[in-house]
Amino acid sequence: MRSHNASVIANLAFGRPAGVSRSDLARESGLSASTVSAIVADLMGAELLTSSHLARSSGGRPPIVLRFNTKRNHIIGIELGVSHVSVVLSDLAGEVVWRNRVEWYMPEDPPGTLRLIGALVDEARARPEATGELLGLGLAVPCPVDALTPDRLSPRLFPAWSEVRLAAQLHHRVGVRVFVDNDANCGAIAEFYVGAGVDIPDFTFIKVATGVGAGHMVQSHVYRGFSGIAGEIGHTTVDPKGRPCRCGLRGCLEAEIGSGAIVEKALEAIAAGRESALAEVAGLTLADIVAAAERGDALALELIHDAGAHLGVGVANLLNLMNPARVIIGGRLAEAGDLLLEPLRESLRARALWTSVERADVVISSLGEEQIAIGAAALVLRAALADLSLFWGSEAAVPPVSAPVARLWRNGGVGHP
Amino acid sequence: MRSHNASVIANLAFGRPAGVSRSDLARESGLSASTVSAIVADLMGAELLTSSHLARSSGGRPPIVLRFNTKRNHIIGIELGVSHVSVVLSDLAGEVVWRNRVEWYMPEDPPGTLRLIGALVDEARARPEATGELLGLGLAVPCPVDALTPDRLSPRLFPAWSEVRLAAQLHHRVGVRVFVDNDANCGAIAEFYVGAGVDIPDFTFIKVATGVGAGHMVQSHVYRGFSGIAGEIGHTTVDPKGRPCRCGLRGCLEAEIGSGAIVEKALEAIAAGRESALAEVAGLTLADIVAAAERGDALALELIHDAGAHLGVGVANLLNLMNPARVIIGGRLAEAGDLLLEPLRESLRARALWTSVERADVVISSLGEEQIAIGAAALVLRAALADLSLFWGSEAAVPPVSAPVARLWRNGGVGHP
DNA sequence: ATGTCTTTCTTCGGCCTAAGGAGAAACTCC
DNA sequence: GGAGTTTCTCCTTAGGCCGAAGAAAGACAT
Repeated sequence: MRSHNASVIANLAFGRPAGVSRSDLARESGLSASTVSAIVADLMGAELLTSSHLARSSGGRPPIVLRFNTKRNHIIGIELGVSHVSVVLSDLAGEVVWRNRVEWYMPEDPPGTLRLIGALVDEARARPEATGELLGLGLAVPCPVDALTPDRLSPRLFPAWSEVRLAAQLHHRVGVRVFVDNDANCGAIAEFYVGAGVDIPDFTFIKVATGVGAGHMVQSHVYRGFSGIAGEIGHTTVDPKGRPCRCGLRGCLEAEIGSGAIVEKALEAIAAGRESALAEVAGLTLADIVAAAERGDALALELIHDAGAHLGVGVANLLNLMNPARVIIGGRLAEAGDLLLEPLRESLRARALWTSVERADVVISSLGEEQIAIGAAALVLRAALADLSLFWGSEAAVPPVSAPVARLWRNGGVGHP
Repeated sequence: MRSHNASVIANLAFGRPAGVSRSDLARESGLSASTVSAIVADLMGAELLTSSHLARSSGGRPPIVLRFNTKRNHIIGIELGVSHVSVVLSDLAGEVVWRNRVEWYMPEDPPGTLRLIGALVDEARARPEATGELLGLGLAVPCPVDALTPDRLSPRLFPAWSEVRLAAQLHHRVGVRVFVDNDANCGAIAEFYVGAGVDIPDFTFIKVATGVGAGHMVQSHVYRGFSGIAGEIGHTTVDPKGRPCRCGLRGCLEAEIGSGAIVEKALEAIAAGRESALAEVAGLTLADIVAAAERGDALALELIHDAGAHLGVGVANLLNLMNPARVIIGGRLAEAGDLLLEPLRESLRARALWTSVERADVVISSLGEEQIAIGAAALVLRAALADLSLFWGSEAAVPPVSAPVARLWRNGGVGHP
């Protein structure tokens, strides 16, 4: 009970980086002023809250400004991509204070990957920006995370990893709790804490890069579905007569707008004699195409435009099915910005006669290249804010957790069923 | 706090119609035996629980069997369809004890509709099966229910109703609380309490009749999305080159498998000279087509088969996006049973190389024609089980509620954020 | 038959913690 | 300078959960 209310207060304070007074907290939490005072005293004793100056009076005693102590701990977030590893060091506000990125092809070398991550973590911890204790390690992985076996990469996508328990080994190596989640879910969490999803309880984040995946926030929680693999928007059908997909079907969203597909389309067009600056580029990548589009290359523009239109179909289906308040687009393709958004919105407007599509609010993520790694860090932040005992220290070497925040709590009450 | 735990206990007892002992409740709720005893005493005092016989001993004192008193109150559930009104009288187990159905075209006559519903409610209350007090009225309406204006039918679909506050008027007329929700959401709730969704926290119910709509249960709660209109699966695209839809697009699921579309397809085929028993039928309806298919008529079989295949595309998209544990199909078309399910599953299997589709569990609802009305009744049951004070009586003429069960509770704790 | 053990349920005392009121602190406005 | 406000704290009260002890009722072994 007390710990739960303490968590509520901590969350409120976290959400008010400009500072809050005790009476604000009482109003917003619905708790009594005396209870709030007691909880604040506890949290200040634990150095989770600090009180600074007095605020301007509004006709009475001026309120004491409380702030969430964002420097009490640091967090390390790791994005494990198929061909790179990104690391961010963040404070408790989710602010990135240091970053690093290494190109690394991970599918076939688990031990090397583990060593690399270990070294990167050591490097991060040694930075002067790493204030306080390390609160935990967040890890974003490039495949669905199954609720039953959170600590195992998909054996189908990464056969070499099938026996590796990555999080457990990292836990052993680093000595702090490790939280794992899918990259798109991490993206959603990043947006929820420091991006375009702040204060929005229901939104969807779509990552469009090599693959296309979505992370859903539903009522301020990551929605994982029955077996933890919700969000596979990449394999929804947007054109039954479209390009073949690695999943065996035709016209999956990923087969149309994944980096590989767009590059292929470009190469096909060039081979067919189409004029374009892209013809000059050796080892064409999506980044090249986006850059060319920004310089006005007709073929590149057309490719991005088509991608936006296709994405619009998928987004329209998503809006109809789930009615999120906002859709946030991230990943490599999102760097095209308005060039992508314009045709996407147009494709949505064509469906605007009906339902939630017309209230659609589609934006591009502004968190940049480390977006997913930031989300991995926010994974830890989220867990700690939901269960403050993570702050009070290593009560036990609890095995790494991933998905579910416990829905039942004991001792003075049982949680929402 | 107490009231919340009482609700937990009541829910557990409700979920065990065969009876539970106090120590079972303690085990399953995580509360202490003494607390459970105290709560049970309260609930028995309020006649919500009754104790009957002793169960067989398992080597010690035999447990006292407690049962949820399903006859303490009755509930009336109303399905307001476009062309009919269904009423069910149910007990607190969601068991239908009386039913009635009237053909009635409702879009243009709000006052007449209100009178009709009033009369039906009076009739139901007068039945001897209506034991105890009337707990509340549940109302399923054939359009999205907006979270901001729950008590207003969609002005776009029902212009004549735009100024009518249906639930408020019913509340005034009948004197009990009225709960409103969309028909597909009611369908989902019906399945959750007495159908194929019992004990499944994440599933989707799809109603395929004139329109096609879905109701999502997410973590045992109805998911309504941002503006309360999630579940518009009828307007997801399953074939961009398909039939025109009333929404202005092509190949919406509803345009392919809604009753109207299937009947039209049948008429077109007959007009094109296709042989079929359907050619004899005047005023062809979907029911005729389903019946003919069951008798082996080739055209009818083909139509149902196509519908199943199209539905499969929509369901596959749903599975990929949301990964529910189960998909339950209801509505008129579902009466085709395996004739529909077979091609649907085949259509899914074609997508089975990837993700959640392969674990798909698709079934047909078995609740029959009153399914939606049962869900309307379950709406009341659900609200009362979540907030037992509804049982203790009319503390106030609270205005009719619809969507959200409060997510924050006071007095001894603040709810899950 | 009798005693022991097990399981279920109740009673009682203790403790945690939230609420409420009184009061102190610190400022504004008249 | 006084009245009024707003913020915060201290103290008392009370709700309600828990644990321990005990009572109830049967199984089972000797």
